[in-house]
Amino acid sequence: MPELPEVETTRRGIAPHVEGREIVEVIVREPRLRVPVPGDLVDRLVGARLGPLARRAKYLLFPIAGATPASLLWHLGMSGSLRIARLGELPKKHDHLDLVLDDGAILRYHDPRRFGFVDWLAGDVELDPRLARLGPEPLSEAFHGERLHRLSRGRRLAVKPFLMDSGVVVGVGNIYAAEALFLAGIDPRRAAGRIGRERYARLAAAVQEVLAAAIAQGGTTLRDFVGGTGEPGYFRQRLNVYGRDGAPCRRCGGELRRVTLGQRSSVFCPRCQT
DNA sequence: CCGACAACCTGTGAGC
DNA sequence: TGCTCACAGGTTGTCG
Repeated sequence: MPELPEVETTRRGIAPHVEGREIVEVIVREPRLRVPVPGDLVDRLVGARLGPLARRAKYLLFPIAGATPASLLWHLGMSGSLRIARLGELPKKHDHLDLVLDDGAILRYHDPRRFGFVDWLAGDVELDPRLARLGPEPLSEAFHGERLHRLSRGRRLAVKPFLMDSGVVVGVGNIYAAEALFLAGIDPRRAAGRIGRERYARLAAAVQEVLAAAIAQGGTTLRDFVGGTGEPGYFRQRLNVYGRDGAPCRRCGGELRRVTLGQRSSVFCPRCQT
């Protein structure tokens, strides 16, 4: 259920424990993830050393130290989480995979819905088809209102699913799309092509603001998300609209409403968002 | 190319 | 306590 802030929180939490470490054992308890765990993954990983942990969109990238470039590509799907466990800590239900490190720490993957996956990625990361067509990082200079304006011309799609399109900008999922549209005062049902430059500038700024704030709070824990150190995120109490359907708007006091857009539930304030 | 929709899978909370 | 239904943080593929 991780969106960008939760993946980034995970990266920051586990990085100090995995970087520079050698993998001494790999335990696969359940290989049936969204992409089945490759049969040769264990052999490839045992004895490998991990480089600096990176993130692209909602993917975590674990570079494998060595002459030929290779990485572990890890996606947490809807319900996945990675955390550091101590040697001897018993796995719980849905703890599908362990990387045992040379200092005794364990990188443990938990994922009830199994929408996430781990895959071996040989060669240049940016050439992988899963990453090649991704839009810019929302917190980079390449993301701005002008891009949203340009890509949306002629589109009748509602602005919320437009904003969640990974070719437009990465990392903005259902929670933060709803929150950014609230901050920008834009109705999530509005056709993307019928929003002007000025409002898109505000929307881009709102996306950056909400993502940065969520990262600072360690992400949003709705149910079971925990960062790499096992701590929940504290952004939930700052949510203005997500999950608050029927509750009063924090800005105008009016009743928040829920609609479905692009098969995702979308809460907004009919008075503040036009 | 665009947009709508189904699918992948398990858990939880609401309502009866 | 138990059943059934709707719904949940993401992504990919198909179809018109």
